Amino acid sequence: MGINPQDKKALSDALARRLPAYYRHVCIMLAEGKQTITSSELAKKVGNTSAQVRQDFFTCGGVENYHPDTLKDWLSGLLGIKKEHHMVVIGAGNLGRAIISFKDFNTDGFFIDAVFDNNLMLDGMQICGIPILPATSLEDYLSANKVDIVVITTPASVAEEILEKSVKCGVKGIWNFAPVDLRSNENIEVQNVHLSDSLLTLSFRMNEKNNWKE
Amino acid sequence: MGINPQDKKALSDALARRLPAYYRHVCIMLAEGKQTITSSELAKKVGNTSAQVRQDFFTCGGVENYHPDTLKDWLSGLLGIKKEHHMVVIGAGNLGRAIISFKDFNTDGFFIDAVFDNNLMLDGMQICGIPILPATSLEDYLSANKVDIVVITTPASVAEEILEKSVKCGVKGIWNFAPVDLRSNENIEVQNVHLSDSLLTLSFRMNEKNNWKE
DNA sequence: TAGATTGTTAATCGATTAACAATC
DNA sequence: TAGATTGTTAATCGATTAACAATC
Repeated sequence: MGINPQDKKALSDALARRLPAYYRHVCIMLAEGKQTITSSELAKKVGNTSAQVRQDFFTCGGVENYHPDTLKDWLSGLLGIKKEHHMVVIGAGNLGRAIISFKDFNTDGFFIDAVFDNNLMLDGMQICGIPILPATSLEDYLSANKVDIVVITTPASVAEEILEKSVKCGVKGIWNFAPVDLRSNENIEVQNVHLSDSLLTLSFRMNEKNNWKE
Repeated sequence: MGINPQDKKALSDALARRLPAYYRHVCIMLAEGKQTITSSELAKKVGNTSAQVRQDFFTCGGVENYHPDTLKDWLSGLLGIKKEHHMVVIGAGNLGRAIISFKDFNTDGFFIDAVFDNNLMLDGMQICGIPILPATSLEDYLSANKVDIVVITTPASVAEEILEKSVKCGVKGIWNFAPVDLRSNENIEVQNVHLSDSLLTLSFRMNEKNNWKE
């Protein structure tokens, strides 16, 4: 049982995106007091088929049983959220503030410890109780404190530089909102979130549907 | 040339997500004054292969030539951004504010005309020059004004209700940031953006990589 | 012209779906 | 026990990659 260490092939992106949805719905059903969950129930929630749920779970090594607690625990392990993650946010703009204010992260063990901004007027201030530090002190901070994930909400121009500093200081993950495609490498995992791309994808689908009607 | 109207099969999600990235990089290269773009150059930018770029373009009906202007124009048409899109944001919280402050949207013809919030204290105020209106007036507003896209930044509990009102009033797209999986249907296209899912996917990849090293 | 690049078909690869014996 | 559900293998389907003649 469990992922075979020899088998070094990463699981597919499609699956890596479905796992959080499984986890989210299992948590909801657990909170609702459900005693058991079937593959078809879960499939219905996330919008796929029971066969895919079972195949996904099989691919991930299999789970003991389908009790909500067991499922939640097993998915937590897969998602790596049995340990705490410490994060810093780069950029104290609107998006940075929005991310800091997402209280939900804490329940899954994600903690934001500091915010960095190059506007020195903000130095010493706080956002939701998180201190704002000068951008120039980032490297010192990363060297002195254990930071697992760096969240980039800066303009595109400085994103690559922040990535490099992060790697140098042993950070293992980047959650990037700047409109550049940063790449994962052997030292660090990158998750790019391109909000405007997402809006364009929506527009594309709306347009596609509209064209069919003609 | 062009998508055959008879061929009613939607293009794949993978492709629908790559198109905005092609567009983004073409715009950048155009701004940089590049005179021509090859499939391998573009592939390198977006992180795939030249064969895939050519196959994608072929699947989308093909483009006349690879001049940056031609490519940008052609991709604009595909993405449906040759026409303006009028949007309203539901929820004047931090995320709502962040989205309103993204000036970049405007350049692609996306305009935010109003923000709705159920906190009556905010009624009559503005965010970046956009008026805040009471949530109760949403349906009236949607009936009286042409709104193409509704952006949901509310708690999960009210998202479904907003979707239904939007459909009823002829809105064609939903950009949903609430942590519920809203579904597209024949009347409306939904794009779900689950930020915490995205963070969990990052955590999953970090964990996966870490396990291999053991 | 020669070299590079595209458009398009065919081959391969991987993900999803189907099937069904084993288990609950 | 009978009915439903799972775990797992096999079949199918679709997306990516390769190949190469036609074009730039």
